[in-house]
Amino acid sequence: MGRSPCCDKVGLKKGPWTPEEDQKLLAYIEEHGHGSWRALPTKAGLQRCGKSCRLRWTNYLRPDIKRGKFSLQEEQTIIQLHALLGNRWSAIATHLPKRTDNEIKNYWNTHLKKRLAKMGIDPVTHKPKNDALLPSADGHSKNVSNLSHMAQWESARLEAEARLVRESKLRSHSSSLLHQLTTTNPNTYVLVNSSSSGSTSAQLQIKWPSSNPSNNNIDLESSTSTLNYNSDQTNVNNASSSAVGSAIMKPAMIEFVGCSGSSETKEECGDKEDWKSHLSFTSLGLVHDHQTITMSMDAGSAWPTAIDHQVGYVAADMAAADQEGFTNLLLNNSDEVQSLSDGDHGGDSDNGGGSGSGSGSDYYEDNKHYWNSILNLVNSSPSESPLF
DNA sequence: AAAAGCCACAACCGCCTAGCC
DNA sequence: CGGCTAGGCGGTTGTGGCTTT
Repeated sequence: MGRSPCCDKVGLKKGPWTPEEDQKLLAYIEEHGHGSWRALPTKAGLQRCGKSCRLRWTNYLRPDIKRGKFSLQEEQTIIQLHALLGNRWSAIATHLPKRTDNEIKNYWNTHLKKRLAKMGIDPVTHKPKNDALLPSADGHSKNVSNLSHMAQWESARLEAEARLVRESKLRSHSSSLLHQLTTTNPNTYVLVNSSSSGSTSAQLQIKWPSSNPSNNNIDLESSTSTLNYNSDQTNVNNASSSAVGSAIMKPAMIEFVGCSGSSETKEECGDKEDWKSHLSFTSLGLVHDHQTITMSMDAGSAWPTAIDHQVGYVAADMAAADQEGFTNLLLNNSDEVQSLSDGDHGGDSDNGGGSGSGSGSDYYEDNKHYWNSILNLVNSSPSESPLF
């Protein structure tokens, strides 16, 4: 693909913009709109390339840009979305009105990344750097690993969703059918999160409408309600019924989109890596609330064929109500986080993990709330978002 | 007071993709 | 179908201001 000649042209100015140049650009765009950026500099009397003009406009001159210090809420949003999306600044920026991707990127690189690193949190994985020191014999480390992998899976899910948006334009019939299904049938549930790669387990999340009043506070990520797949549990029915206990059971419709058909098997979608990325989901905007259902699935197990054919039993995970979990620790109380990393978990109840359990449990609870808050953030994201 | 180091942010660079011809 | 361009995006750099020595 050809690359823009852009500012390589002789005679074009580079470097910081002067107030006069800003004024010319502003005046021109206010009067004519930007139109073709390539043609704009000449018309506006600027010795700049179109790309430079576009960047100056989008990152600085645009009237709907909010400048100045980031609020605590904005910081929290950035951290949560970065945990989920990585360095996809434009996607993050869609959730921060009036902030540009460039501004967010700079703020991350100069403030937030360093702050997390200073606290012993890996700014890439959003995990405490000394994870390996945490207890493993009780299985908590495995759960923590699962949770952290959710970010990778969520990323894959988002890519799949973006693909779905494109595909949906070509598949208006099926999309409208699904829309009708999810907006008219309160017992229809939509798969929203897929499972992890390269790990010993994986998680599936399913959303359902909030109209069921009896679903509150059921935590399927707890040790008693996590839904596990293994070679003995090859379908959703078996997995859920063996694990849910007192959780309320509801029939669910799960649709896989993205392999060429909804009933394809794992093999038809390729290997594990492939089928992970091929999982695609209905728009979150169709779901009435951000209640989630979580199941975990052993990545080494047989493909859960029952999922392909939609009906299984699932249960709700409503545990993410506490929005002031791990992230707020990161934002507000570095001492507590340091204590957490050191294995000294004497933080107060505000961290969402103040159940009085042991240190490993506290850590697990904090981490779980951290990721839950991220997922809730995503689930509550505007449906018009290009990603969600 | 001056030099060195650090920090924050604007701007640029280079790659990618969609769309047009 | 392939070439070309515009626009978008993320990574990186340049520079001015501030702080420290």
